[in-house]
Amino acid sequence: MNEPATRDPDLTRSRILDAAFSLFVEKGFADASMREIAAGSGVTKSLIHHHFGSKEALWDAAKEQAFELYAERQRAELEDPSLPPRELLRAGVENYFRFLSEHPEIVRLFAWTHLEGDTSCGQMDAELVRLGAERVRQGQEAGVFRDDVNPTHVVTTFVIACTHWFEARSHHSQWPGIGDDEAFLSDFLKIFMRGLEPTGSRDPED
Amino acid sequence: MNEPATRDPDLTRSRILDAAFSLFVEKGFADASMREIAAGSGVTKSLIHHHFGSKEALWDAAKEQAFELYAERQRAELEDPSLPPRELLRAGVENYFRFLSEHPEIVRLFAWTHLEGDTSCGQMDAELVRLGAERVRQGQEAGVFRDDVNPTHVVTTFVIACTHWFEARSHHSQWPGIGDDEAFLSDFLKIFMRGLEPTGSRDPED
DNA sequence: GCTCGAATTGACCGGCCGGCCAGTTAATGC
DNA sequence: GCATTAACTGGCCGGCCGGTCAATTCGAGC
Repeated sequence: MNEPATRDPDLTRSRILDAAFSLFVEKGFADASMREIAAGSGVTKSLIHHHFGSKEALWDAAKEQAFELYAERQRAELEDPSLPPRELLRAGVENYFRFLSEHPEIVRLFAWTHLEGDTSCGQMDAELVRLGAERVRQGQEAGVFRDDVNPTHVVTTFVIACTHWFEARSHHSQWPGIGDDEAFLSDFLKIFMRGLEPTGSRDPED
Repeated sequence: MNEPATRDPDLTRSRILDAAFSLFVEKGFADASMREIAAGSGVTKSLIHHHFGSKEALWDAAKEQAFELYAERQRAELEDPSLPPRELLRAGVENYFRFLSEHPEIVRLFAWTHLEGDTSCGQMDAELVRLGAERVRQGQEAGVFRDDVNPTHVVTTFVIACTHWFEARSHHSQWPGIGDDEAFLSDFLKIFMRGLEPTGSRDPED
């Protein structure tokens, strides 16, 4: 098989990290036990302590790895160079929505860290948000977005809507008349994109 | 003091329920212990089992009580009779936002139940959402809201945005340029209300 | 005033928890 | 080939976990 001859500390480390991540994400920090993680990674409990020191340190390491993967992927999707602002924003929303849809473990990771009051995740994607907000601001200057809203709040609005859509799926999936992922995304985009159109042609109210 | 003469099972029950709720909401089901709850309610651990049977049953009872309080309050705020649809919706968003702001324990309760995959909360407020969606539909018929979006998705959009704003506060509070509660609510309402205006006067795109 | 059931207590159970430690095994550098 | 270091193991520790149980204390109905 693909078994390493005898020892491979790096592989061992990553096996532990993977098993730990999926268990922590599934059951939460308190309810996941070192014994389960050991069993899940085919390794002794003592060895986990050897590599990571403590349960907390292991959780931190698992979070950090997941965050890095997340930030890397999101950064890659932001690179899109020369689309006009509206299409860029629409694509950003769709990309983020689909990313979460394909990575439920990231959604749960965020949920756990929010309950913990963890701040490392906020620092991690602050740069991404800054970049997105900057693009919105450019759109405002170009006159394609209304300029009476904080660009960061524009990004925040779609990020929290998409995130919570998946986080609270078990909750609102039971609401009468609610549609599937694509139907909601479509309706959300309609409201969101229209809501950002510049002031002027319609009655000013806000 | 206000100590009951000697025994008062109802009061005891509610004391246990209150202590359990705040501990569960703070630390989560797995990390809150019956011993802590006993200490927090000034009661023996055995007595909790006498009244509730098990830790799971206690958690269920605590959730149910909180849900009832939540649904009752939200129902009361929906009663507003005769406002025009736009003002009604705007008031609904503001009320919900402020309610969450004043009840962080409800926000955490939702977060825990979402991670558990709990479905009882969705059933609980399904009727509220149905009522809200019905009002939106009436606004669509009256021509004050665009009619090419699912009314339930309109309600869902503002509910999940408000909920996640508070749920993920520790996360996005670190984002550069982000404002406080009122600033975000104001910007969100601008985008949301404008996004719902009827089609026609502007370029149709979606 | 007695009785019967519910409220309440404290001691106790087996089991799992995270962590530690002494010992063994394998790779690495000389 | 031999010493040194790191990877890795199994067993053990004290402590906390949820739950049980027999024993008490009280209150309500007769």
